[in-house]
Amino acid sequence: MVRKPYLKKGAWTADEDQKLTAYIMRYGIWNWNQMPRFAGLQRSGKSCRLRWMNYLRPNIRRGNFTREEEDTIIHLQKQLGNRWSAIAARLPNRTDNDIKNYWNTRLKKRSVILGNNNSASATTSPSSNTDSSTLLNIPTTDEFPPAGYTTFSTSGSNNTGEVNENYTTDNFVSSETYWEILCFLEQPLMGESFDCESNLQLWRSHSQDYYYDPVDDFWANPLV
DNA sequence: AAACTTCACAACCGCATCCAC
DNA sequence: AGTGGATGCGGTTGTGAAGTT
Repeated sequence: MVRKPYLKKGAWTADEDQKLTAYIMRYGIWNWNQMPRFAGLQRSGKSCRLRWMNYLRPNIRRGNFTREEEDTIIHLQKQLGNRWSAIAARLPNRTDNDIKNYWNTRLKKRSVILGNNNSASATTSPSSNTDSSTLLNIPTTDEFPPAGYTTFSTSGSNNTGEVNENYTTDNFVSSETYWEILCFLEQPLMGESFDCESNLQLWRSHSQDYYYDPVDDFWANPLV
């Protein structure tokens, strides 16, 4: 009787990543089940494939989904259901696993809220667009600097439509915050207890959470 | 400071599909 | 047409980090 070789499970080490990447760079992908043995890895072919496809493969974009990408995911999920690979095919350099995770942890809840909102508004506006980007004209840092930026004032008194020459990221919120604000604005007003000032603080406190992901830069120049 | 909870994401598992024989 | 191996897909789980009490 032949004993099955021990197959490691769990998180990948940097050494394993390096071995798999080096092997594929040199010999390419020919047979996932055989490759681990030749690459000196005690992993199943399935595990290697997953690691490569979702993490090691060059040009993968990870994290920092833009609002456009979020909109696309929500729209396609409505259209196609949970066909993550089909959705990933429409989002360049995104993996199905990443999209699935992002949906399950963040977008699902929002989609429910939007779905409710849209179904409610559908009674008054049958032709309402399901694209969430049209629901609220709040600029986000994902689209900074925007084309033809028009001023947006949290005081609500200065939405002039004129081009603002002095815009900075201070005028923008992250896509995450955009959704927080959107969800907040979709809640009914609560009479006397409605606290305008504290919610204005929410808006202001998030106005500088723009950040940069060095991982994107790394994959822009893979293996340099 | 410690305990507890929530969140985000990497990875696993089982099933479906494809394809060569 | 049937079979078995390889691959792909989507649901789910495990775990570390971050946040809260």
